[in-house]
Amino acid sequence: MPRKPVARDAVLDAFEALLIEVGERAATLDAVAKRAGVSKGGLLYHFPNKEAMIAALLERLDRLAEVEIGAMKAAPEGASAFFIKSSLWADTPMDRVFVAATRLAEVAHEETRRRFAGIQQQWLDVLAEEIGPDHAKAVRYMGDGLYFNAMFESGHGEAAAARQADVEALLAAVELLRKG
Amino acid sequence: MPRKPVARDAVLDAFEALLIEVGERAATLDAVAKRAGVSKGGLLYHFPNKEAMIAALLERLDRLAEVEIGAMKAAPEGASAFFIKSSLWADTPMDRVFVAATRLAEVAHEETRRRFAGIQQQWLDVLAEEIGPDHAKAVRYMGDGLYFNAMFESGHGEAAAARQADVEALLAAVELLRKG
DNA sequence: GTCTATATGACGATAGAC
DNA sequence: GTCTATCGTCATATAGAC
Repeated sequence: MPRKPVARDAVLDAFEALLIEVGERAATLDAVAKRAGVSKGGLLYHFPNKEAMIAALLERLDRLAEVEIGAMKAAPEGASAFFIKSSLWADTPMDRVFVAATRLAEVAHEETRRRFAGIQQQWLDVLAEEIGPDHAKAVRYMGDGLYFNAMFESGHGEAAAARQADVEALLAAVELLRKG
Repeated sequence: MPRKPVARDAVLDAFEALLIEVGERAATLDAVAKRAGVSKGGLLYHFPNKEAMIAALLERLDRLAEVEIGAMKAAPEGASAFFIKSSLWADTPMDRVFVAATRLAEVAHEETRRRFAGIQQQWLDVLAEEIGPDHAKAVRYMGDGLYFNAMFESGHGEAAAARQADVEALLAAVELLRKG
């Protein structure tokens, strides 16, 4: 039974947090090391280069996305409602990797984009099962829009909370689509 | 009557194009100067520093956004349908500044974010006049989601064109909301 | 107005001590 | 495993010639 590399995870957490809070450009090796409480050399022992750190983050994304898809399929309120609600920033582990990875995708990182496309396709498939392919697109873009806007908020706490009212409006719209 | 500074506009066009095509990180002063066909020194004559270049881009954004709001209000198919359609990448001057500015907002540029919030609020107001405040949010997020996804595509030509089918689905959803 | 040359500072990464 | 020291590269910006 291999034990968890604690320091390695701490570094990855720091990288994730910096991507979320200050963006890709400021998430430098120096900054990550400092936040994780290690030296730059110490960081580079765990990850030989920055690409390796990104790869580890994308693996975390895939792992959590799988869990999320499962939860969406099993959601008692239905996949669409679950999807809309989960598009709100809630500071869950999944939310954190997702937004962190988004910061990388912004910067023209092809591999990250590929992973995203894959995950989004899975979501779309589950939505389509519930409300059909066309309305699934409407729901999908609503959720994406919600995420998109949350991404551009600095703190990710106060402002995102204010979007709660928006979620109610979106859920009502989804209900209309389901009946239509 | 002051004449247009042609070289200055060429530099700004180059900056905009690089932001769209290769992202914020690669839109360096060197790259902009090269693309605009001037030296770095020549560029810095027109814009004393990078912030000045960004400020000029944001002014262009505000100017074109004003035009867009007007077109949206006057649209014969209705504001909502116009909004959804215009959320597709069409390589118009407005699309170009908007996406270019988005690249800056991603990188935690506060001033850019403020401008965005202002423009989006105006759009939301116009939408609300047509279909009410709640459905306006649904439409708004659908459009944002569309834009968000288009932004992450490299070429901005082929893949964005493939989203045309999605627009049809969204327009149908908007119709349902309008009646609901 | 537009250029070349250069100062200054970060970033990613390597080498090697402990 | 984690550190310090350092190198090469590239970015923004300045100085000053033409």
